[in-house]
Amino acid sequence: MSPHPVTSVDVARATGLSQATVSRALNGGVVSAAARERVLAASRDLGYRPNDVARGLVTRRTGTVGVVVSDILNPFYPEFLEALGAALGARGGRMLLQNAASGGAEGEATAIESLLRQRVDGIIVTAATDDSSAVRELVASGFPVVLAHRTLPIAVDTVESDNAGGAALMAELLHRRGHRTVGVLEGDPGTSTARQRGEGFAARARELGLTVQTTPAGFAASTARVAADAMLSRGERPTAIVGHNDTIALAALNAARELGLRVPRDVAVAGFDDIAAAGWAIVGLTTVRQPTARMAQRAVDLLAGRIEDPSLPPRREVLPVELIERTSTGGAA
Amino acid sequence: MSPHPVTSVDVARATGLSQATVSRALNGGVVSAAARERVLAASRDLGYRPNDVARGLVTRRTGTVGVVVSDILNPFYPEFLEALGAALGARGGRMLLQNAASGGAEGEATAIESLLRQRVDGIIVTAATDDSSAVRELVASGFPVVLAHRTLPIAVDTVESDNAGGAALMAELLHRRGHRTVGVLEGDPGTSTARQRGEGFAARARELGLTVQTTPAGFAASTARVAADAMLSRGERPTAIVGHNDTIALAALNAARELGLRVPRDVAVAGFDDIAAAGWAIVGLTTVRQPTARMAQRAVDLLAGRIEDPSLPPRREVLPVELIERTSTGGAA
DNA sequence: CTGAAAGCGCTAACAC
DNA sequence: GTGTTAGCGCTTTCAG
Repeated sequence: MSPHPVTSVDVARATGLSQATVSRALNGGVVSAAARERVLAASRDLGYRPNDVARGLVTRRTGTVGVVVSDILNPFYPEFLEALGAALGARGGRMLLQNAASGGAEGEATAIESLLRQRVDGIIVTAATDDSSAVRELVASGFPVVLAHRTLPIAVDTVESDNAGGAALMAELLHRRGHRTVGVLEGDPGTSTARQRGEGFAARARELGLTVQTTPAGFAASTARVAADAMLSRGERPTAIVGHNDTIALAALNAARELGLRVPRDVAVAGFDDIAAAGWAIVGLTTVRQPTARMAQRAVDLLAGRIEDPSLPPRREVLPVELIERTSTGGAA
Repeated sequence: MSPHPVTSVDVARATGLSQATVSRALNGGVVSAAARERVLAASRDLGYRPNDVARGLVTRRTGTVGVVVSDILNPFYPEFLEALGAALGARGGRMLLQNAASGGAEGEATAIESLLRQRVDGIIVTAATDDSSAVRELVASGFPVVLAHRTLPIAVDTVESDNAGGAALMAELLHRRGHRTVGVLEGDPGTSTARQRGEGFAARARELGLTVQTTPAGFAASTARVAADAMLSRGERPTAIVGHNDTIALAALNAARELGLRVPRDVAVAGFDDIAAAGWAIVGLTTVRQPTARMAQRAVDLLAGRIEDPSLPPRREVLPVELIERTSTGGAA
């Protein structure tokens, strides 16, 4: 007793029309008003639910886009996905989510392979890394892809934010607040975000005469915590620490707290992204805000355009960021 | 120039075998080792990628399960999804994610409808509400469904945690810490979680002689914040506040901070779920830990069982919780 | 405007 | 073991 074996043939039978006409009626094809009426009524009565799988087989369009994220536990991604889902929904699209982190070994490649077998219409990748050979191959194959949040030095549609610019603003802020030695907890090497934030900061810091100490921390909370502990326990501890994302900065905040250091008095802390927690009163993390929702919206727009016309030249969008100063750098009360 | 028009027919042609044999070779059917060898080689050379859509049409199995969440911005859900993705991945399954919150009007019904058209093999709902008519109908139709985190008073597979028990533990803890008047910021009415946590707490509180003040707060940060502000600004402010989830408790923590109240000295705060932020040193939120990963794992197991044998009687699992005391109730340093 | 017919790419009997 | 033959449920010519 299968729950829903009702097909368009059943509807056709019920209306006395042909199956083809039922299809047309349901998809806005050319049919008499009377016929459409009958089809709609019968569909409702029978509880007919179009089979998108069959539809996808013949149209070669599934209405589904694959989304690859690197670490859904980083609050930045849920915020991105929230906006992405809304943007996609507005276009009648669905989202097949793949969390590369939990994908095991080389999750990314597996994730992409799986999405392709499912015949998604396109893929949005937020997990790109320099050694993402799977992503490179995917792009090279001509399949509709857009890179969001992170980019790669290849010809592909991209939306990212002005990480270097934001980092420069951050350097200026810290300098203005009197810091002369700042520690940088760097994100995963091989990611464009870490590179842009690192270089953008270093460049402006150099101009300002800041001394910069860098340490690899990784974008995840666990690895970041270790790096933060080490940096804060050093003899010549920097007076300010900037993490390459808010998760890292938060780890630094926690490390400082447990080491008995006061923020910002003993050490100032700042991050990137402006996830919700950064704005909490009990956190007050100074950070470079990324226009997350707009980024998601643009990613969907770019992908839609690409799917419609695969011959489009690759587009690269860089969204403006905004420095949000909060208590962790002594900016506000 | 479509990127990947390679079909099993192409592979058949390349090997000189029949298309059916190619299919068998790829799916572990009965074929000679030699044939399998040739098929595998040719598939690799041609870049053949099985079309899961076509496969799904004939097998009536898509290998995809739909997941409906109520609010992906609540960190509990990403944590749940992370585990869900892993559990699903281990079984070779995929996840079609639908965020009911961003689904607009009656997002839930739309979400479910969309999933059904996609012919997912089953659906995991974490967004169930008393007036989720769509969910009730879905269950009534016999379609494989499992409710996780929240439940409904109907015959359906369910995994939830011992919310009432956890709430009782919480009442005991607060009583033990000397509180006699506690405020409860309640989650969305019509959700089993809010009801169980509310009733479990009230029952034990009554036995202990605690005075309980309740106020609707809603599970979202924004609404919770308003309720927390109101409760903390009252004349006879309670000495302890418990939120029906960590997001609410966090809102209370932030409200307290902005009102100049010290936690736990002026007011103790506690929540439910034990999201990652609760454990941060700068937060230290006492909370009832939910076995999120296990819940996800069980949800997948139950769904798999249900899909395999729809005639199974409905099962209901209640997972044990654990009270984690941290600084927000004065328990630790 | 509507029906008949041909597949989309694959699995699953059914013969050989 | 392997090939042949039917479809899965739908869209889309092509006639009429």
